[in-house]
Amino acid sequence: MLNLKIAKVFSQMAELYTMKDDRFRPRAYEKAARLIESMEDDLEDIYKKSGVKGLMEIEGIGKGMAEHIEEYVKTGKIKNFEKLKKDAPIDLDSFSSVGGVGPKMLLALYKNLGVKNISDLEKAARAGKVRRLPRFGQKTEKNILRSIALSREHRGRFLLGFVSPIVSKMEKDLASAPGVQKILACGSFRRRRETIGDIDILASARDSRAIMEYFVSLPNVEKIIARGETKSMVRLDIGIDADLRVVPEKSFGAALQYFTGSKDHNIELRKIAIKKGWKLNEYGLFDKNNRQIAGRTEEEIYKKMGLDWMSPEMRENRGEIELALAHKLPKIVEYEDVICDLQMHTTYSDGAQGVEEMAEAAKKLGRKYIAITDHVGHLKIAGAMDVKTIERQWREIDGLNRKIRNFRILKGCEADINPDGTIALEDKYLLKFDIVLGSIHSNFKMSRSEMTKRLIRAMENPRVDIISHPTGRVIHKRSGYELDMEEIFRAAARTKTILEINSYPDRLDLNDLNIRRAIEHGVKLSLGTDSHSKNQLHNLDLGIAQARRGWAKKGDIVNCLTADQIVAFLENRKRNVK
DNA sequence: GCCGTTTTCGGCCCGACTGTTTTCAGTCG
Repeated sequence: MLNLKIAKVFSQMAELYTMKDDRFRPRAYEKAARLIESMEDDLEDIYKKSGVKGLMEIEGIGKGMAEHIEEYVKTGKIKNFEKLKKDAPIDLDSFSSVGGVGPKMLLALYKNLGVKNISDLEKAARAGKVRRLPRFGQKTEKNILRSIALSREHRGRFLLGFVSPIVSKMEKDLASAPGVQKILACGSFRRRRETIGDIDILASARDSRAIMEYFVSLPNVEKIIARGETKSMVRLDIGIDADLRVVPEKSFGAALQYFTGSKDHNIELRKIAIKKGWKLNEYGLFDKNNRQIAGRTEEEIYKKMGLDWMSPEMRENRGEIELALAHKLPKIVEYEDVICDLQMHTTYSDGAQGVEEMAEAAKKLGRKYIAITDHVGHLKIAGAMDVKTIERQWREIDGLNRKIRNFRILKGCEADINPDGTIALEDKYLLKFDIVLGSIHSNFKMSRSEMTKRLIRAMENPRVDIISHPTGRVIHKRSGYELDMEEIFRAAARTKTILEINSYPDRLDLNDLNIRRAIEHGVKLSLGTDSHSKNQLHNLDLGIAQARRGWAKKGDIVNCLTADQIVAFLENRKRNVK
């Protein structure tokens, strides 16, 4: 699948054109990059089937970019891109995770200090050279160093949402390899951690050599790092390492348990085994005579040791083992319990598709209802709706609700929370929405107490039903606003304000730990994909996974209510909050 | 470079914030 590579090239071309002070190409390239990134269809397939013409039918792709894609499919390169890079030979890839440093700054740093990559920049900043450049200063230098440190923390880890389709495809491909009996990706991927360090795939097969051969020659393998009979390791073209382990079928469950982890969870399990005089490893559970007493399935391993089986998402040694021993594990929410998506955008603000198209796409994914939540307030770049536009959208939604069967569209909005905690739309309009999300999109750098106060004031407004992406963190990019989360949870419980689990791949906000704390405070949670195109609606699963990692039960998640129930629930909470 | 119910040229959603300056460039959403 070339899409991701081409998206990356286009996105870098946007930056390179920005360096050249081009006013409009950056926008065109960036838009195309974002679109391609979230496209389901393979550009190469489209090109091979219907050529440049077919590519040009894609929104945002014209003649120029279609020809770039053709060139890339044929030669693996784009001449224009190579030419642009010559003028600014900067490792843009490495800087993509450093927030606050954009193309213009990079160009200045390159021209004046010869900075080409992160370590160059770090050296220059540490040496105090950055602050001496025109329009740079001490604070900028400090901010740069802080951004670099943040990006380092996450170095080598990939977003779950980014890796997920690649792993699924590998699982599918490997399942068709000769002699394969079972195949499953384990590790942090199976536990659905928000970021993944490397991909661990486990197989049982009649002939391990055949599947190994198949594995190392997959098309997305860039380099073979290690290659053996039961274990191989490769570097994939996207830069992540993937392991394949092959075990006999009678050990598959034990290996699955072992390679799923987490490490801390496994250590605790092994301690329990030792206490019983047994031994637990990736080949099975063994008694003192070294006889295998379990190993074929994961369930029998846990059962033999006196524990209930638990979902991989819970295996972080955060108390789950004690509960499993006491047979008191919570029944966490299932993927199919979640029947709606409570945040998405349309062409009414900054989305790519209209209301009807989003609704049809969501319905196709099995959602029973959705909330359309376009921006209202100050965020003009995001196309915030004015009152007239809001009314036009409501009329369209009313029409669609009559037209689309067995489905419902709720009228929602995502309203800006002003610095003082008031909402950027008058109450009389907020009242008419079925559902109102409040979000912080400006003044990120307030003090902890001010920011906490700001959010609490927003929650105290009974017209605000949900706080969207409550902490504002963006994975690999920036840490969230300064907030006293305990106070936020207490206020959410008191005001019956719902907190969102934003399911956008690099947000996942609240995260797993905050979800668990919120639930302990009795706070209700909502799930929204924050989709800006219909190809992002599937991200709901990422949010559900985090909910499961936070031990959320069906009753904690308002998305498990029916449309009628949620409308009643929201009405009721407004009445009960002063 | 894209797009078109202002259609093949001439538009292209911009405002706040930060840090640098003393009027504004760069970044972000």
